[in-house]
Amino acid sequence: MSRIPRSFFERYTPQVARELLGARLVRVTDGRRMAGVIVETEAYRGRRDPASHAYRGKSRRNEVMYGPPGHAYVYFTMGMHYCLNITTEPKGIAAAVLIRAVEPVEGVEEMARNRGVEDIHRLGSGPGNVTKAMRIDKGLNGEDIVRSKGLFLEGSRRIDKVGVTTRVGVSAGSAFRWRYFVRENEFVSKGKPSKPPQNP
DNA sequence: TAATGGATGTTCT
DNA sequence: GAACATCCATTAT
Repeated sequence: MSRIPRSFFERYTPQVARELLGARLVRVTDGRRMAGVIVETEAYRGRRDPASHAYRGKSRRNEVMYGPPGHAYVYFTMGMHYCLNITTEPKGIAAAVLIRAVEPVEGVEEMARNRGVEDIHRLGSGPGNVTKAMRIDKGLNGEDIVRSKGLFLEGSRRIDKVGVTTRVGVSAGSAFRWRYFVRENEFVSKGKPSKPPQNP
C-alpha cells in the first residue's frame, strides 16, 4: 500500500476529487490504525466558486486552502461537527476536496466506539461522521498528509462506477456538479444534492 | 418517504 | 446578528 504523492494533489480540484474515490484514508492514534476507503468527495475551488470558503478571500480560518497541496484543512461547522478537506492545486490557489464519506476497513471497532454507534453503515457516512469516527479535529488543521504519521492517504481500490451530482448542503454554487461518489456503494452519505439553478 | 427543528459555536458583516 | 460545506430524532403525509 503506497502513500499518495504530493503531485497527485497539485492538479485541477474536481479531477483530484474524482480520483480520490477508492483511496484509503488512514488515521493512526496511540499506534493503532483506523482506515476507510473514500467513497464520496466534493470539490471546492477558489474565488470563482460561491460555495467555497475562499470565495470572499483569505481569512484566518481558510488560510490553509491557500497553502501548498496535500495538507489537511479541518474546520468546525454548524456548532457540532468538524469537516476534513485535502488541499489541492499549487500554492496560492485556494482549493480543496471535502471527504464526505468512507467505508470503514481497519479499526472498525474503535471507530464505532468513537462514534457511539454500532451500525457500520453509519460510521463514516457524512463529513461530520468521518471526523468523529476517526478522531479528527482542529488540531489536525494544516497537517501535511503527505508526510504525517497520524493522518494520510494510501492508494487502494480501483473505482469504475462513479456518480456525479451537485454538492450537498450548498445553497450558492449549485451550478457546479462537483460531488463524486461510488455508485451502488452502501457507505455513501444520505445527503441530498442541491437543486440545480432554475432556468424559466 | 418527506419535511421540520433542535443542538451548538465560529466566522464574518 | 445572521449564516453556516451537519446530524439525528420526531412528526406529518
